[in-house]
Amino acid sequence: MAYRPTEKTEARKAAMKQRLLDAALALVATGGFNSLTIQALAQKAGIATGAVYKHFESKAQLCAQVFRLATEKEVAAVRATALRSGAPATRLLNTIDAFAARALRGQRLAYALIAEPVDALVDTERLRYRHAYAEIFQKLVEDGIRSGDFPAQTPDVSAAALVGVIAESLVGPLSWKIDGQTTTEQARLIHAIQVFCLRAVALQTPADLPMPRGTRSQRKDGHRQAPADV
Amino acid sequence: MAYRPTEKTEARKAAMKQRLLDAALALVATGGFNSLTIQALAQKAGIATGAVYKHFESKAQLCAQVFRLATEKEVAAVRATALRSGAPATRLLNTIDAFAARALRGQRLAYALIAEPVDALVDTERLRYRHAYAEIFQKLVEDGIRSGDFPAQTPDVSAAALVGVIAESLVGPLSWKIDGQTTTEQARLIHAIQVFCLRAVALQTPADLPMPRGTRSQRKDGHRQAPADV
Amino acid sequence: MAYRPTEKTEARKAAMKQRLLDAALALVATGGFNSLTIQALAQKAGIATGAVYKHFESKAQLCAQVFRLATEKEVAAVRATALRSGAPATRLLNTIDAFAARALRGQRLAYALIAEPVDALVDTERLRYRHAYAEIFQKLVEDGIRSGDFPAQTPDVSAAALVGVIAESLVGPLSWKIDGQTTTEQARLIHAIQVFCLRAVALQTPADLPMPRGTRSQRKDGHRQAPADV
Amino acid sequence: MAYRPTEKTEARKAAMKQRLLDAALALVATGGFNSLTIQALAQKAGIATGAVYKHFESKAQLCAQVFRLATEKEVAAVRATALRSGAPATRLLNTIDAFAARALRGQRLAYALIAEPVDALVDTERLRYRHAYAEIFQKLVEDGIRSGDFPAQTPDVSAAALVGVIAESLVGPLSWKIDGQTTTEQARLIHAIQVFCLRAVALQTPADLPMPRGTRSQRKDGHRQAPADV
DNA sequence: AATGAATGAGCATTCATTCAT
DNA sequence: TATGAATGAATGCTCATTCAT
Repeated sequence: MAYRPTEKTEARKAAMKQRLLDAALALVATGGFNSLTIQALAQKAGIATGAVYKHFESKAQLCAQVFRLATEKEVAAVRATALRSGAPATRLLNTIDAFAARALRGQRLAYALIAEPVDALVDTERLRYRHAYAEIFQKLVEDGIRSGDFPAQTPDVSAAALVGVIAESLVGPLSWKIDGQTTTEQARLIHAIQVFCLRAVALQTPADLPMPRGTRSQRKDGHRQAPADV
Repeated sequence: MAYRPTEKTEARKAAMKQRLLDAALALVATGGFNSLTIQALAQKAGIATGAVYKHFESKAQLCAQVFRLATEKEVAAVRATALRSGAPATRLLNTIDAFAARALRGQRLAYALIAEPVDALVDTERLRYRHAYAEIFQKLVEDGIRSGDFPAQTPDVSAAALVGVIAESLVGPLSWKIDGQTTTEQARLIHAIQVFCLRAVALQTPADLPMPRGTRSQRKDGHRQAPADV
Repeated sequence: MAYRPTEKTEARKAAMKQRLLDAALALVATGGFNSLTIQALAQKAGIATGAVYKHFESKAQLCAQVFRLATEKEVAAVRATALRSGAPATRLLNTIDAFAARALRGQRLAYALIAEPVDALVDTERLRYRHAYAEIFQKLVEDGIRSGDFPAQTPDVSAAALVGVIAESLVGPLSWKIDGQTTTEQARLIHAIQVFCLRAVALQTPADLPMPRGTRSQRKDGHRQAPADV
Repeated sequence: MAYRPTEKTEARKAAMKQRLLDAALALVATGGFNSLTIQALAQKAGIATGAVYKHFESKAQLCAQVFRLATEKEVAAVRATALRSGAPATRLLNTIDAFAARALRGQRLAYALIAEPVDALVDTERLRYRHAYAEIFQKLVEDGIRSGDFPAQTPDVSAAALVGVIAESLVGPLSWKIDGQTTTEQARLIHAIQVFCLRAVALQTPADLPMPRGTRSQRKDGHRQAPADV
């Protein structure tokens, strides 16, 4: 009788692929994509190096799938939160909360995904670099608060946020088509960023805005709730 | 008689180190950190490979210093702008402008510094990942504008900005000490981020804010809206 | 009761072996022996990789049998032509015709059989090498025609033919026992080759030879000269 | 004082390259191009694997250079012989002699160059294949001699020569442009081959042709001279 | 008997680092 | 001191062969 690939076989194959992806994810979370080598992966999964290629066509493809795996679940969860009905402001607050909660778990992996570690020393420098920018903005924000131009806020968070806004807007997907952009288009982009930042930092908060305080009642798990006053 | 390094010798050595750093920077700007090899660097600087090790203990150290060099100039320039006198809001606008202008020049370098490319496929995934988040927020912002809860704004820029705010605040230097953070501290951080975002996106702009012109007009389609001139 | 292979089983096995050989042949014809892998073969034949080893002891043995299969059909066809009755000269002409017709169909396979490609660059060199020899002989032949020592002929074909005569005679099966050959025997071989070549190239064609028409007319430029019809 | 690459260094580098080429040639002569691996080569030459790449850009390039090296000297020597003054027939004989003498030395290498060994078993088959064709022609030639249609000659040599003529003409450099050939062009080629073969095999030798006998006096080394009669 | 997943040695190639000159 | 050839471990990937199912 001819051999028939049983469901069991299929299932085992899928299980092995999952095991490989998990092992790969663990490696990336620990040491970044640089430490994800085929032999290390095979060893961690307890199989031969060649067997890896039964599941992934190439290392590049493996990396991409690892990235996507790590990513997809997060995005889906955040999206689900964003789509729940409610006032836009409330939804925004909840979405940020969901995003943040997930990112804070698995710090190291999030970092590997957002900013690939090249090398421990360079990582240190990268942090220093971002921090240097943050300090500039922190000083600015503090000046504004002191002079009464800006409302009360947490200056270090605002500063980091400003750095994030600008970096993401400029090197993120939005501006990836930048080669083809005219100077006018670039100017428009910068202008929009400026407006965003200025509003975030400089507007006086009116009393009727649904500030995070109101978010609490909607959540089940209860944790990670912020105090009203900053 | 004992040998003492003369000033001339010292100066020459410093000059060579600078030359090496410049060459390294050029390599990174062209092909990312992956293309920075000791032999390529030595050749570009016109010295022997072995001589590189007279100036840097290891490649890791070299990378770190290259990163710092690339970074320091940028930060210094931006800081100078930030410190110029004026109203805080104006200073903020100018600072963002300076930051953006420098980042847009030398795209490649900026990208290498903020998120080192690992592999073309992973890069694609990374963009997809960021874009997926951005889309979530864009939908939210558009909903808010349509319902009248949020003021007119450029939804795609706001969305990217929100992603940047959160990512930077959570995986950036601010939260690097997170291991030692209590749950309360984390909650406080998230709360501050929420406030920042909500203000940027949801507040109605009062007439007296020193906004760039053209931001306030009513738009239906919700897309990229630019001021007449910046 | 003991198991005895039935005729049906035997026949099925033989059929499968044939199918494997055909599939292997197709692979070789398409991409040379390099592209004949057990895995690819099994897939093309629609069986499991392991099953291949029920029919062939090793890959080497498989290759040998593939070669023989490819070869045997060709040889048989040519032999049939050669054995048909008629004047020897006519038979020779017909045999060459049959040989050539088969070789020109299926170029790729013929090449794989006669000179397996190792690598594109080496292939180029191999052609250059053969061409270098051919050029030497072409010059010689042209000189002979010009001086009237040699009859009219197609110099480039004669040249290639001379290279073929010598190469085949010396590295072909004839001389494979060469290790045991005495100097005298070698000398005899070379002498016979010389006679063969000289006759082909230098003799004036008498009128009564059953040559294909059009060969005898005088040409000045010495290049590719064709009969009106073959 | 600055380091200057001395002539000695240069010479050593050239010497090492030569040593590598020699080692590579030895490997190819022993086991064909398949047995020429970078690590085997490095080991044979007594250097590290990486060092090979100081002399050759890639393995493909190395193979090509090995091939050319093996080849160039041979061709040059043969060409020199061909260009010496004399009657064309005499020159042809001498050239064949030179060619043959060189090919018979270094049998194994010559075989590797002309027909790359894929595998020992396939090699055996290849010989069998060529021999099968040779047998066909040998029968033909013998028939012709017996019937008086063909003059006296060495049938096995003639047969091998005929195989060589056809194979070389059809898969050699001459017909490499075959893809673009019209049927007419192919017919012309076949016709030319037929003429060549028929003349070589079927013509009655006139008494005044300078047969190899007369070649002997011109040669210094004296060996490899053939008897007049076959 | 048939299957095809698994094996693991082997390959070409790169590059941080060392050290004789 | 400067040099750059040499090192050799490491990497991604292939494939003949085996063997539990």
